[in-house]
Amino acid sequence: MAALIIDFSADSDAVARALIGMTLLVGGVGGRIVETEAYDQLDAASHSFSGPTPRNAAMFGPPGRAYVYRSYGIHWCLNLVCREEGHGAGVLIRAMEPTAGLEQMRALRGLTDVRLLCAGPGRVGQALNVDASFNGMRLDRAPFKLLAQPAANAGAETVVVLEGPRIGISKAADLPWRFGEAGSRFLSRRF
DNA sequence: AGTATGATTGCCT
DNA sequence: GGCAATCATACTG
Repeated sequence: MAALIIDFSADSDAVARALIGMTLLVGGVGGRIVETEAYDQLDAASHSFSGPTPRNAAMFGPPGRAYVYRSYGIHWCLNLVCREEGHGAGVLIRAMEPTAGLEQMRALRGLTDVRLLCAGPGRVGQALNVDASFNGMRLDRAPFKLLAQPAANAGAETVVVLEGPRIGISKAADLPWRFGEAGSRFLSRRF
């Protein structure tokens, strides 16, 4: 059984940074992760800040699993749980460079522009067909797949990671826990 | 039981 | 740039 290529027991900001450039597939559909955000229980902006609730239970579960929540009553957002069980940390997948299952993503998103398929957390959820049924699922088993390199390998060029303040939060807004690939055209916003 | 609030997106001016 | 869409969760009474 292949182990995950990332140690999810590390701090969420370290995991969020390490995930940039790695490939995430859900049911064979996905691409390179180009933008993430870290959250932690000791972080006023995190869903886990006020302790466990039915919604955020997955964040307090074992690391290396998915935490999926409904955003603004409309979108599904995908997080990867970090730290140890009971801690309440995770990484939000904010944007990806589509590399696999482009046509399915186009169909689910209802548009053709590759640049807009996964440029934002709600868009990632829709493009990868993620919903509440994925909450708490292990990342080392189907339908999830985490790879060190793109399926259609383009070479081992170094990934330059930018950091900045997180988007759309009101508390702890100064913390530089948003990470992204320098020069990527698939970010939800520029850094 | 009623109300306020988003880790967002897309369409409008 | 402004704002509506839409609903589970959290908070108030």
